[in-house]
Amino acid sequence: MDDKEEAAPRPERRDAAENRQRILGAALRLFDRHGAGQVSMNQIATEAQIGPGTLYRRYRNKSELCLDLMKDNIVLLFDDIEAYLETHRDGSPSLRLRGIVSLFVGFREKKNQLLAGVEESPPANRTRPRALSPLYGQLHEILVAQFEEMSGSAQDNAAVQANAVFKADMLLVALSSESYAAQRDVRGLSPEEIVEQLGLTFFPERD
Amino acid sequence: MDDKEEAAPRPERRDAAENRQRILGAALRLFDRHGAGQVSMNQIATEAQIGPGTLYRRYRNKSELCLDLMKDNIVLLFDDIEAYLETHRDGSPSLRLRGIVSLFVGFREKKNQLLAGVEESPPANRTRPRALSPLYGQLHEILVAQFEEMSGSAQDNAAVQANAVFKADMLLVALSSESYAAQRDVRGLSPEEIVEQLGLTFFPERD
DNA sequence: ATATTAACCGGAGAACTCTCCACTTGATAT
DNA sequence: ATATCAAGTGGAGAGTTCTCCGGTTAATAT
Repeated sequence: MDDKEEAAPRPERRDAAENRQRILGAALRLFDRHGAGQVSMNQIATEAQIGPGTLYRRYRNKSELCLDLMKDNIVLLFDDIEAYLETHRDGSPSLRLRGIVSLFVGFREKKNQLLAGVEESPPANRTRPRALSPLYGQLHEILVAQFEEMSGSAQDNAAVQANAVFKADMLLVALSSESYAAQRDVRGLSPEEIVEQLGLTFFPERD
Repeated sequence: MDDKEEAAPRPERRDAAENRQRILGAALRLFDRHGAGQVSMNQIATEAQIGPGTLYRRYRNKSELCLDLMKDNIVLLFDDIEAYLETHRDGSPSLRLRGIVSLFVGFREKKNQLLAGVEESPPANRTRPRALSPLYGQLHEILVAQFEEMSGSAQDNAAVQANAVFKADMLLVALSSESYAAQRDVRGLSPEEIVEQLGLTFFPERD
């Protein structure tokens, strides 16, 4: 997971690296100007002055491009989460869950455009159900651990584990762009209110 | 909502009505053979022997077409739900919620293809966040009522109402095609297990 | 019967996503 | 230096969604 540059079998050809920069730059510029949702792969290719084929060689779709654009911020998010878990290791699981959710909502508020870009993807190509996408997959593990701990001492019970997995899944769909945007735009909730409601719904236990 | 034929200001031109039948027939045939997700509007138009423009004149997108194809079944679903609510009017709200969810899951299992077709829709055209689509909108109302009743006597409390709305929203995203399919295909849960888990997650109160 | 006209039809075409593949080029070995 | 060849490039093109609009036609009024 930590192979960024150098030490790889075939580092990357110079022209390829240059194109990658061009793509990233163009995408950033266009996303910034028109919003991630409105920008097409075509536009990005044109702006980067490369052919569509070249763009698709590197990023199978806009999702992957957006993900690459956020990579650093995602790492930061998980650092924050781990720090929070460390700090509150003696707190209740629901306290920790609230913290995680709050951190994620903060992240979403910053990178909403790109996050939505990551999640949107033509129904056909959907390789894996995004529950397994890197970001959500990693988050899922963390959430499951909290839910399991919340179930008291019977953590090795299969039913308890299954329910923890399920709850984590549900919390993640609740945090998906689609659902989150609906709460903001249709229901008119503030980020803080959303965090509050999620807590009431998924881990109402008192601290 | 109950204007099917006759009594409308402009009934519908004869040729238009004929085309509608052709479209419905073609769609049904193709969906049945290749699955709703794989069939394009183009194919439907070709199969129905009409131009693409004619197809789009009637149905803005595949969503609407699928919805029209399910209209009757949706009415039946709500009839079932109302009957269930009537029968169990003295039961606990969580019992009723379980019943509703179970009924809906049964519906989904039958009409999964079409339901997915209704929900999938290109990100751009998304008129309203599907939380307001007829099917989900109506379901939402019913769910809210149950959640409110579940909160005991303080049903006029604004916070209680807000939370009921939120929980209903969350339950509905949990029942969306995307989430449901993931539980079935990725997690390998049976419909019954999904109903069970939804109960544990969203209304764990004992009956 | 005839005229009127709103509804309807169909196909061209703009935009897109994504694939394929003939061609080019940079990195490596000799 | 030169040959080699995988990696990289770009654009044609297949297949979609959806819009526009000139021409057509069925229902209604006269």
